[in-house]
Amino acid sequence: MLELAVLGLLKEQPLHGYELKKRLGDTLGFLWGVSYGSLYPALRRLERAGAVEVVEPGDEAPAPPMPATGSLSGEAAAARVRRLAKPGRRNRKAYRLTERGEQMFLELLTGDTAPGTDDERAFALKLAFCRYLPRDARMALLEQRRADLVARLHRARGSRAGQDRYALSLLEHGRKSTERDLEWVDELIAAERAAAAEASQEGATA
Amino acid sequence: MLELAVLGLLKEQPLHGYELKKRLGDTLGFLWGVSYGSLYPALRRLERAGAVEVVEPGDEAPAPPMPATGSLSGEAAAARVRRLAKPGRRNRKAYRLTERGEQMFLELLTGDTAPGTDDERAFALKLAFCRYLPRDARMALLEQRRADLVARLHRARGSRAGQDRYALSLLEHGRKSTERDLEWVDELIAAERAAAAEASQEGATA
DNA sequence: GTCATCATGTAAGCCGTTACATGATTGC
DNA sequence: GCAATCATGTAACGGCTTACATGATGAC
Repeated sequence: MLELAVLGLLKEQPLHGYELKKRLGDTLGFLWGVSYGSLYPALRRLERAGAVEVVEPGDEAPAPPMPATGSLSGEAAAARVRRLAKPGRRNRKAYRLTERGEQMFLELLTGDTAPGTDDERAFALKLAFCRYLPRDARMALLEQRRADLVARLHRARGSRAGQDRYALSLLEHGRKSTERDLEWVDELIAAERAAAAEASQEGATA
Repeated sequence: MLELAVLGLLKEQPLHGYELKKRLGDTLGFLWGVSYGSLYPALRRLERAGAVEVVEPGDEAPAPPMPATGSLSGEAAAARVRRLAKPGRRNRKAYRLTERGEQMFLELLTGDTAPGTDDERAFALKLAFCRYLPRDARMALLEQRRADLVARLHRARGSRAGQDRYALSLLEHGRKSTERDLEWVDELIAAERAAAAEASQEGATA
C-alpha cells in the first residue's frame, strides 16, 4: 500500500523522500501517516525494482514524454519547481517514476488488495488515485467495493454480539455506517455511468 | 489489541483456543479476524505473564470467587458448559482469566492505545467491553474518543487533497463519516450522563 | 557558532499474517 | 478404516513502528 501511495504521488511530479513524507501526512494524511523507517526502504525497494529512478537536480523540468500538460494549478506548481530546483541541497535525492513504475502503479491500483491490509484504507487510497484509471477499471473498482460492502452488511445481520447496551449500539452504528458507505459508492457508480453515457454520446455526435 | 480481545472473552467464561478464534471471528468478527498463528502465541504470552491459566476439564464449573451470578442467558450458557465439559477431548486446553489477568484487562481497556494501532478498531473493541468499566472510566473513554474525532475534523478542514472529483468526494465522505461518528459518541455520552444522574438520584433517595 | 530545520538512513522490535505439520474425535 | 472436523502448534515472513545515528543548510 505504501508503494501505491508513493508511486501515485510521484506520478504527479518528482519528489524526494522528505517531501514525500510530508505529502503522505498532509494531502493523504486522512489516510495515512508514514515514518521514515518505512518510507526510505520503500523507495529503495522501488528503485531496485526499476519503478523509480533518481533524478539529478535541474534534470526534472524537461519531463521527457509529457509536453507540459499544465495540470496542477500553475501558480503553486511554479513555486514548487522553484523550491525543488533550488541548488545547494546536495544530499537530496528526488525520485521520478519510470515507465516500469507507471505500469506497476496501474497493477497495484487495479489488482487485488494484498491480504492483511485494511480494506477501508486500501479502497480510499485507490479511489484517491483512480482518476488515472480507464473508465472500465474504475467501474470495476467501485463495483468490487460495492460487493464487499454488501457482503459485510449481510454478515452484520447474522451476528449477535453480546446483549449489552454498548455492544448493541456499536453493532448498530457499524451497520448504519456501512449502509451509508454503500449509498456513497452507489452515487459514485451512478456518476460514473452518467459520465460514460455522456462520453459515448459525444463520440457518436462527433 | 489481540490480548484485550482475548482477555475480554475469557472474562465471560473459560474457553480454549479454537473456540476463542471462532468467537473472535463471530461475535467480534465485524472488528476482527485472527489466525491461529497469532492466537496461540498470544495465549502462551498471556499464560507466561500470569494473566490466564489452564483449567482442567471439569474444573471450570465451581468458579472460585463468583457465586454463580447467572449472567449470560442460562439456556445457552448451560449448553455451552455441557459442550465444554464433555470428556474425551484430551488435548484441549481451556484458559481461565486469573486475578492478574483481570487487572491487565482493565489496564488495557483504560490505558492509551498502543501507537501504530488502528484507532477505529481500538475504540470499537474497547467499547465492546466497556460494560466492565466503572462509570467514570467509561466516560473518560468516550470523552477521549470525542476529542480524537474533533481533532480529526479539524485536520480534515485544513487539507486540500488534489482537486479531482474522486479525491474531493473521498474527503467529503470522510468528513461526513467523522461528523456522524461524533454525533454517535455524543449520544453515548448523553446516555451515560443520564444513567449517572439516575443512579445518583436513587442513591440520594435510598 | 549554534540552533532549527531539512534530509537520509539503519536497527530492533512488534504484531500480525500464511503455510505447514501434527494429531485426536466423531460419524459413517 | 476413512474423511471431516476439532484442536494445537511452529516457521518464515511482511510491513510498519520507534529510536537512534548522521550530516548539510540557512538564519541569526
